[in-house]
Amino acid sequence: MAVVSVRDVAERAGVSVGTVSNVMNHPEKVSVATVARVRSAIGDLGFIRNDAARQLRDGRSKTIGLIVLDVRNPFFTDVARGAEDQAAASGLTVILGNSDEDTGRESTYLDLFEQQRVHGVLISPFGEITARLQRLRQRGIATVLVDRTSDDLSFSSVSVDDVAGGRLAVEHLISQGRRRIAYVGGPMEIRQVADRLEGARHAVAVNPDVTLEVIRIDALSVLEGRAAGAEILTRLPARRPDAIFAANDLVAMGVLQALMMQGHGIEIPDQIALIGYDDIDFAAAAVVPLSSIRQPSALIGQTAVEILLAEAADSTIDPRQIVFQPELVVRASTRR
Amino acid sequence: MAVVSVRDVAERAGVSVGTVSNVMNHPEKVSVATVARVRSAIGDLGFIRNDAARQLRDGRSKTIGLIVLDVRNPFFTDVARGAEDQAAASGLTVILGNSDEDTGRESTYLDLFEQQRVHGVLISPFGEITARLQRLRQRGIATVLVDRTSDDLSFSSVSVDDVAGGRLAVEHLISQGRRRIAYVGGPMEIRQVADRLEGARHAVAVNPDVTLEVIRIDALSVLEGRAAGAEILTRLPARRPDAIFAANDLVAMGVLQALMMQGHGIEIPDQIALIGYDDIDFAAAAVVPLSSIRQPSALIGQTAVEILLAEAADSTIDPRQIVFQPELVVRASTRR
DNA sequence: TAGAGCAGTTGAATCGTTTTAACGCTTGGG
DNA sequence: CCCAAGCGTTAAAACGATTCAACTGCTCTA
Repeated sequence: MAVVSVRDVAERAGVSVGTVSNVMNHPEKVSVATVARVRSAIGDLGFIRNDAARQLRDGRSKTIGLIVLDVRNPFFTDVARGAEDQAAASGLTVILGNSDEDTGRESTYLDLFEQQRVHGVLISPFGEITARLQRLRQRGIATVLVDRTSDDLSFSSVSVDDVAGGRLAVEHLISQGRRRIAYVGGPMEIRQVADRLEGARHAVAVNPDVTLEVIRIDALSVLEGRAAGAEILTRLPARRPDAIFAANDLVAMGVLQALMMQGHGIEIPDQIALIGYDDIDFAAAAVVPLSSIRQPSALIGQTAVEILLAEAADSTIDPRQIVFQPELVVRASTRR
Repeated sequence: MAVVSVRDVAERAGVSVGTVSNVMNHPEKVSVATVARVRSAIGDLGFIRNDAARQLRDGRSKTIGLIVLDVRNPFFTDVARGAEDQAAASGLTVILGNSDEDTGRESTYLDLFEQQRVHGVLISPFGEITARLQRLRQRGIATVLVDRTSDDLSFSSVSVDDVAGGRLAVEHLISQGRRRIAYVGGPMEIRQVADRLEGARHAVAVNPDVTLEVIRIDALSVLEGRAAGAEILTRLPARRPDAIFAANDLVAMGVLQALMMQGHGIEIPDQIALIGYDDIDFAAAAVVPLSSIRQPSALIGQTAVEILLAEAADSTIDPRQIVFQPELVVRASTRR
């Protein structure tokens, strides 16, 4: 069982361990001949440096912890992807924790990250944890809030304006001549769900002849969306909405499937227009390509990492609150 | 910047550092009074132990590395979930690497895992890397192959019989009275794609009046599936297959969408039956619920971790090759 | 009452890397 | 000719948790 350390490399190359370390981390300080000799010793022995020892010395790891509310939501995996790319540019890795909207799990991940002395933490917070985060910061671990503006302005945050997104969606439906609009979403405890509805209300408020109905569901899933769609189908045609705004694309896909069930013959968008939220990859590939509200998800992840690294390097830096604007993407499901 | 170490805890509790360590790792060796005193000191100071130091001493980390071919494929995320659950039961964490069927990325992750001195490696291998894995093992890092039987029988492996799965799918279609079957899949370099086709051929071989056509696509995606479906639509009805076996559910979803496009009026399953592979969550929620071949994905991950841990604990143990059998799931898309 | 046995505790050594102060040597300027 | 500066290198001191042999007080037994 050959376990190779810098000591072995040093011996074989006939130098000291410090020099081996310098070859790996500051090659400009070492003569070219020595570099070559050490490098070949490394190759011969198949030396791979021990991260644990490195981190121990360093005080912090080369890892960023990211805690999201739901890994199943493509929005968050896209955020994660953006964060990973940006982190990789600085030689860092991202580890992903899924809180599943559970305070216990969230706390467990924070413990884990603290044990690992991560370089920094990105979190889409669920519970009331500013106190916990403040302690983290005292310990020298930078923190940036993701997809949530902070109540405590001493934390940096990167988020998207969901109220604006809701308004955007409904203004679009109204501009297409729709008058009886239904919002399908829930549970209202999820801030995004509530904010998007609020935005929808803003849009309706300035158009007296437009009505907004709220169809509540229990989760943002395809199945819940289908149930909502099925309920609409049971109504007399005159009582059906002429446009539906779904709280996210998964819900919209469900509604779409229900409405298009063979034998009902509801035409989309002719009889009912449909718009979703998030613009996940699948939206464009749906039976009827889905209009949606796009969030710059990867950019959110990237930006969050940028800010995090800046704060990790210099803790005296001022916190920043960044709010991105969502964007309307029009496809066949709302285009007459 | 309060950085708390076991030294600080020891001082506050009035004991030695060794005792603090024992309280955390072998509390039965310490008197109850001392345990209580140390525990409260830990709480007061908010001590969280440094994983790096722990690992350095230990020689290996409490992490298992998992390398998959494609994180976008729900099959692999399910495998990962199974692995995570099983690992958690032993206090271990899983970190996920995505090789994206790229030798370079695969190798980079192996380096990373070796740097981290992971407890073990689970890998769905892409390139020819048995030599690399053998070195890993020499270094004392156990390895188990996932979703692939090993050429080298000295490695344990956990896989599913894809040939049997292909046969199962096509036998089902034949039993439903189908005679002109099309297999939609590709690229053939992916072993699973080729194996499933081979299984399909077996099923057809014993039924002289059944024909099997192969429609090749460039990737296992929804879009490629739609393209294949669109091609079928351009044919004269008499030249269309009466059943389609898609290499995976994403492809099947695409085919489904293309065939059901409004205005064509192809009835599924009446005119064309359709079966997929993997039984992803979305299959049951499709416009026409999709028949599929289910693989025990979470179980694969669980089993792989079990074997891995056994080998990590005792390297003299005999390697095991485990092959699971897939299962037919019949839904509306093939039921007349 | 000496000695064994035991539970509880200690302190030093250890893991592998990085960093820093110090070293010897050469070179160029004054 | 001396000194300062620079270069390449080294040895030793960290980092923080764990372990293990050694040690302390005890009690129990012969």
